[in-house]
Amino acid sequence: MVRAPCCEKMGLKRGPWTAEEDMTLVAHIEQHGHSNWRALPKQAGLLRCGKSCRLRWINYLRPDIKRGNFTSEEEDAIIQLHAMLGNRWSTIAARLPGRTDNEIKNVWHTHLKKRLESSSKPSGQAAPKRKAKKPAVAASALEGPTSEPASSPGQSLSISPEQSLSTSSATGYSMASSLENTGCSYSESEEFQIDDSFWSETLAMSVDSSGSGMETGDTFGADSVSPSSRNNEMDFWVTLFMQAGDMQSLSQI
DNA sequence: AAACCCCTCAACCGCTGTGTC
DNA sequence: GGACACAGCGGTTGAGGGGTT
Repeated sequence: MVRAPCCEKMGLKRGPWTAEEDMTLVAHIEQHGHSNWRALPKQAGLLRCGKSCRLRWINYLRPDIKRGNFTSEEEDAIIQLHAMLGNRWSTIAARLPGRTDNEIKNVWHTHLKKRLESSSKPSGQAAPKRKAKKPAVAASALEGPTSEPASSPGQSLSISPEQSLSTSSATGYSMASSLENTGCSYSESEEFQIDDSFWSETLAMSVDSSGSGMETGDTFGADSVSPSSRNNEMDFWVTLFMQAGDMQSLSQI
């Protein structure tokens, strides 16, 4: 199937968004919602493709976007979630309220990846120096709900203490180490090697833990996964690994 | 002060997944 | 079941700006 390229039509604007465009998009979405991204720019009178509008809204204009530097807590969470999930930025973003997948992806590639690489080197080289984050250009142009302080007091990581995701480790990758303790070996290639005892113990525990809301039969047996269950499935894996970490720590007592 | 280098991040591109007919 | 339309995701790019020489 040959797809029509995005913004194929001549005259569709590309590049950075202006404050006027932002306001038009926000006003239209607040009034009509965004049930149909493809039709939205036409309805709103924007010379943009729907894809561009969606990206702008998701990554920048959404009222619940948290702007500003990532806290060390958030960075640790990203590192640990990335160790578990890989480059599933949207899944990681879902666990960091107010943060977008694009933002997390950028932070990973610019800061966290380098930090991990440098910390993994035996010579113990210092992490690359970081410059102060420059102010967002368009954000300053659009004053309003999006220009929220970096760390709003009401917001917190969606990772609860019950999920045993330690954010106290400043060095990161504590989850990776806990995975190693449970029979999984974590390598740079992000491949988990899991022995049979791990699965038997962990799955047995998953069945026992009725509060987790996981249905192992659906997850492992179904050939097709419905869209609504995709997040649940990912939650399952996250919880599974976390429980595995808990299990190991319990066995050490 | 100017030139260059490097970093950041908004935005784009191409692909995949899902729903509908 | 196939074709199509659309939404969403992840990889990549490049402009802009700050830091360094």
